[in-house]
Amino acid sequence: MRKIKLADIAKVANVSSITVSRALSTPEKVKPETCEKIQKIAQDMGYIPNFMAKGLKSKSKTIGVIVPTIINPFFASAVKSIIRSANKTGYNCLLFSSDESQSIEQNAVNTLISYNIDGVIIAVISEDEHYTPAYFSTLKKLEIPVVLLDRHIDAPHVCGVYLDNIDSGYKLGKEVISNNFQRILIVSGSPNSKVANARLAGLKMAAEEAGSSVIIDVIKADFNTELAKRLVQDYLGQHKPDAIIGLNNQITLGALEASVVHNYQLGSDIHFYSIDEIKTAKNFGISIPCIRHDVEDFGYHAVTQLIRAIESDNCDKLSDIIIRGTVVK
Amino acid sequence: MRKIKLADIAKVANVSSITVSRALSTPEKVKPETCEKIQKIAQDMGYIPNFMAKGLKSKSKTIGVIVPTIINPFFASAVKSIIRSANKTGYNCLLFSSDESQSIEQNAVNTLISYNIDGVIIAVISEDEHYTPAYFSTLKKLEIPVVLLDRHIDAPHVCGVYLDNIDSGYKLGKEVISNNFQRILIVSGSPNSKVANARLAGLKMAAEEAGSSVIIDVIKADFNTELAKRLVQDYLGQHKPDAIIGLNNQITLGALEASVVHNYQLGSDIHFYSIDEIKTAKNFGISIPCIRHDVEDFGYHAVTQLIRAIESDNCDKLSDIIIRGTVVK
DNA sequence: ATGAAAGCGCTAACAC
DNA sequence: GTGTTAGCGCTTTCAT
Repeated sequence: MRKIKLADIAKVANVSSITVSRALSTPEKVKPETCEKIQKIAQDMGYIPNFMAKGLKSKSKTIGVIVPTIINPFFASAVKSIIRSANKTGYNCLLFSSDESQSIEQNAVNTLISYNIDGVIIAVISEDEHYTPAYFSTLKKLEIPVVLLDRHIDAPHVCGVYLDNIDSGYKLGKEVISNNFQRILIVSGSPNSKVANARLAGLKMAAEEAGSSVIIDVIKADFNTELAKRLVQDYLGQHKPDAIIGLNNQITLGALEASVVHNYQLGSDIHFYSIDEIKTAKNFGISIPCIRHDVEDFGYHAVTQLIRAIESDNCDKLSDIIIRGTVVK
Repeated sequence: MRKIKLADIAKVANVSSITVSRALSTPEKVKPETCEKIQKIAQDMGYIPNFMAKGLKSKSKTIGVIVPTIINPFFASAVKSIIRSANKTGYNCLLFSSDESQSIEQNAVNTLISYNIDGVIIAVISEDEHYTPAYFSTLKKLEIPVVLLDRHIDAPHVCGVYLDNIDSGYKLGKEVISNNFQRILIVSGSPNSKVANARLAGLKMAAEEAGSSVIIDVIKADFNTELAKRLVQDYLGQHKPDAIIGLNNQITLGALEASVVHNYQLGSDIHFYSIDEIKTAKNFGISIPCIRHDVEDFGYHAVTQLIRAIESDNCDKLSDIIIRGTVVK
């Protein structure tokens, strides 16, 4: 069966399509009784609007979301809250995962533009401070507002919702230092990751402030589990730290596994600290004090910023939003 | 700036829009040199097609995907593989999460229909054997093919990709029984969940076959962590099992935590078995033998089935696909 | 091999 | 308060 369209309802109701259109989207412009009649008929006939036709003329009321991967619980939660906030405001989301690939990311942006999205929220693939993908200028030309998520890029007319990474590092540092450990290992992200470096800076700040005599070693890995695991395993062959700090959830998981390989008793021989919560830790009875970020909030702010930009047609007013984390023991 | 459209390219190339359309989508219908010229111009001008306009007349080359939640790694992986398979075949995916709510699920289907999707892949919210949501008849009327994911529904003209749950239960049962435990606790899903009951049946089959004298207790919880945790905690106040079998990943996580509360040493005082892998277990050095399903495969089959249905305009030919899991120690 | 015209379903602009 | 017309960008049909 073909889809019911406005004209079908119009015929039954003995009015024109435009009246039906108005009855369904701007009811105040139609005489109440006509309106009611039309709405009832639409309901009975099972009318479902056609966004393709609608979006061709007016705004699509759709925003695009691109994240590097939805397997990482951090992004999964962020996506969830973004979708929820957007739906509440009457927007739909098209979600893409870039699989950490630059070309897939570029394609995703093109596809979103193809769908006439009104705005985009992107957590870009690269941690690199100098990553400035080509699609930014395209989006700017088309006046499609962009809100960056978590990973910063230096582009004009782009705003973002970020975590206060220095603050996170600092807070976690304070927490760790208070324990009088002898030797602490910090496992960071890649050397030119802004996020990683800011977290590291915060940690060092806390350490210096404490003036403690603890030995602090730093390994630069990346924000994935595998490399962190390998490097920590090598490190543990030579040193015996009391505590390991992972600068994101994936790193911490890798460090945990490396310690298991070296027969450490997690949580007693060696203590773990993490930025980003590891939710399953408590299922295994391991306490991993961490910096938790309100991901619900994260998504909310991203959507709010974006929709302001869309509906005001003025990207310039937008400011960045920095979200602070809290220490969770 | 406005988006570049076919007509803009046409003007520059001194041809009509339709020729440009052909050069870009069916190049074999255009003289090679004209074609090449047009393609180059399109490239230079940064042309990005408008799916809204395209989808208005022809198929949208878009499929809808609805899962109960993307936070659960099982669905996150499935979604990832679905998107990947679909993209490879030239389809885009619109992803919705129903948040385990019937009304959100219904809305998601409507929204997808609004976007003129060519087909839908759904993991329905309910485990209940008798859940048959209203939108099925709508989709059928509109001749939009549906492929069910993981959770079965008895509806005509609907096919699905399922796990072989009896087989999973049986295989895991064999594995558990071989250990000569004294008392085993099975934590199942809700009493009228088909999936849970099939897994349970498989387990019992393995137990009976072995004729072992082990005591087997069964708790009916649901497929979430919280309830399982609470019920197992109560149970452990009265009994002391050597092994716990969780019938999905969330249940197993709950059972683990309950055991921690009761001061069991995970993996030595008490052993865990699970259907669905718990990837973080190895990071914590706990071995949880499980039934692993090839989720990559899962998504691949779902997409393949759906696209066959879409492109053959014949939903009747479709058959269900049952995927077997493998034991992973 | 190329083009002209019509139409997909909806709504903004302009009547009445 | 309601209707007519035209057009969004693309493709299908029918001509050349």
